[in-house]
Amino acid sequence: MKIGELATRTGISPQTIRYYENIGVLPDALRMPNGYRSYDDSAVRRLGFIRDAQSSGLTLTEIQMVLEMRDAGESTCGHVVSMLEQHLIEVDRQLDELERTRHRLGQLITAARQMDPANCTDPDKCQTISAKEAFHD
Amino acid sequence: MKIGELATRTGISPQTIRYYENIGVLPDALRMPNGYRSYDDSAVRRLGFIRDAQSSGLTLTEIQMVLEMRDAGESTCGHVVSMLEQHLIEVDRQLDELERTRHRLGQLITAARQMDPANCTDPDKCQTISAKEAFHD
DNA sequence: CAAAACCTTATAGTCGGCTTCAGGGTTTGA
DNA sequence: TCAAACCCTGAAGCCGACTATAAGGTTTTG
Ligand SMILES: [Zn+2]
Ligand SMILES: [Zn+2]
Ligand SMILES: [Zn+2]
Ligand SMILES: [Zn+2]
Repeated sequence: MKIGELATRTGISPQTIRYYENIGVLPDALRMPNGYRSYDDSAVRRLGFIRDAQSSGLTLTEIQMVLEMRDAGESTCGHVVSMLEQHLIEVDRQLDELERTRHRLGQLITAARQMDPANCTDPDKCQTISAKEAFHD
Repeated sequence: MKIGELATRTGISPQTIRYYENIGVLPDALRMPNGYRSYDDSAVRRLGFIRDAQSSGLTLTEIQMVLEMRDAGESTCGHVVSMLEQHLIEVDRQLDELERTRHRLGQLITAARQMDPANCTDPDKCQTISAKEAFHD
């Protein structure tokens, strides 16, 4: 199949597919006599894996490492599992950070709501903005 | 004070302070006769606010909107509160997405651990990698 | 009095994951 | 038959928040 069909079957644009080939996440495609890229079903599966792996937060670089190991015929199980575990730690750290952020934001909003807008006539001292203490637990 | 002292007092590098001035988050600094930027304590407070607002996940663009309203002498309370609320919605969406990501990743790891590496001798079919079903609840 | 340490500007590079553009060639269908 | 729709390449642009580099001028310190 040509790149356009692969694109419609996977929901990934032709440009993106060529980009994946450029950075090595997809192997160099076979070519038809006219130079057009030619794909079979394995490309569909590989793109599906890439999308799934991305939805677990893996970067293209991480995905590429896995796929390169596989392409090299190595037993990837151990490496893959430890990479996934490493990535889980990253994701947990992001979650932690985002939850702290959410907490601070909630406090700021609460503090802002409790203020009396009537008291906020001095443009140099908007209470909402100056509610610095809301940032510091 | 000169930019270097402002930098040490706020923990924000001189380059970053100039960058903030460039994009308009800091007002154009006063200049000394030799062309050096000259700051007073209000710059320290403003940078402190920027850092605090960033730690609640506000972008510099959002922060700039607030500061511009304030600089224009508008009563910012209402706008600020609604912007903060809007931003809280964004953060909640990010949290949701990240939690789903974490869930998928956990499932993938569980599935990968349960596999018998002895069964993974065919390099074209690494079980860990092919555990696509782990991605789909 | 010279070197280190500071200050200035403008421009370019970084990260990741694309998207868009410019300027072609090929295939398909009315 | 000829225009639309597809394909190709390489390079550049985009987002955000910086960071770095180049090529100067000024001030402080020993
Ligand atoms: Zn990772
Ligand atoms: Zn106010
Ligand atoms: Zn926001
Ligand atoms: Zn395996």
